Amino acid sequence: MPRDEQALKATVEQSAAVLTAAGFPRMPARVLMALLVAEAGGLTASELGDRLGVSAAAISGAVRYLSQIGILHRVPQPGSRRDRWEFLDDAWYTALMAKSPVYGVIADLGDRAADAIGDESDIGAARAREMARFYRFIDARMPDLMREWEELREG
Amino acid sequence: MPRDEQALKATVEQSAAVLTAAGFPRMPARVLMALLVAEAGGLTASELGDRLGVSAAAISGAVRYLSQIGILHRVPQPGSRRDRWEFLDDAWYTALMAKSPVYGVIADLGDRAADAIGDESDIGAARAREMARFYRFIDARMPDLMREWEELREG
DNA sequence: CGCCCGATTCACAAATTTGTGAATCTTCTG
DNA sequence: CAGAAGATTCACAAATTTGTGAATCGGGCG
Repeated sequence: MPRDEQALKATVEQSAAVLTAAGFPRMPARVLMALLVAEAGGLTASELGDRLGVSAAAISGAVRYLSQIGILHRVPQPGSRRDRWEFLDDAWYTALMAKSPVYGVIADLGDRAADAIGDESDIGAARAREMARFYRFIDARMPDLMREWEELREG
Repeated sequence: MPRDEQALKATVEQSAAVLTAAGFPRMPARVLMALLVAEAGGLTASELGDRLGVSAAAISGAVRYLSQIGILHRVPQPGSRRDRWEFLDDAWYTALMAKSPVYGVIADLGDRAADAIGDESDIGAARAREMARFYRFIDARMPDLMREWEELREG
């Protein structure tokens, strides 16, 4: 079956839209999905700009964002400033799911709210404590989940 | 220890800000956290408006959103149209984490992208398939995780 | 039945986000 | 070391998002 560029482009955009709906910034999402389906060796900034129909400036901002959060990395091309951008292959979804410290942060805020209420018998305090416990639980289990995935993937 | 309204309010806002950073709409996030720490029986719309310092219209939109995604429910007050809003107590974080069909959707899009590429030996197709597998894995494990939490919580 | 209080909706204004073009900077090539 | 191609940055413009005020709707009470 031949490569269906049109369907591929549509799917890239739809996937990016899902990420965007989940709070992911728009342009980084589009770049991310474009690179996901890219051929070996990644793409250059200008190739990305062409495929997505956006300016070089937009690409620059997006790849900076993505490399900061550890999803991409730049692959310098010897003897050229046309660097290519690539996935940190198996790292990106784990980064997306687990590396974020956000669960721990929310847990701490839950405890802080309960402290501010002061009375542990207060239902609000109880809910806040439970929120804290829940997110600590998630925070703790996430690494296990990722390990399980690794095993599944390799085995 | 007495209730520290000021610290509580600050924590509510900070927690809402974290949710917002994770892509959750701003006003619903604030309402959500305000109700989390509220006393038994929930709050009325106007109480919410007062505590958050926003208009009735903003509250109306936020509670509509939250009840649509199944985090709140309205508790009609017999003989009054001043309904109260409450948590669906233990359901809210599971709703936040698991009930969303988003993992399945992303998985499907990954497969569709691989199909559009057509050649399974293509590295882009391989990555798309792996994305699909990963999110299906998450989708499948999430209910288990929630069950584990329930047991931990009760036991 | 008619008044009143509160919730909801809608059009608009404010604020934030997003992407562009032009200028600037960097580094490879001759 | 000068020229050039590409990347990056910055100020601004367009587009979205967010929340308000005013008008509307609707149920409860006299």
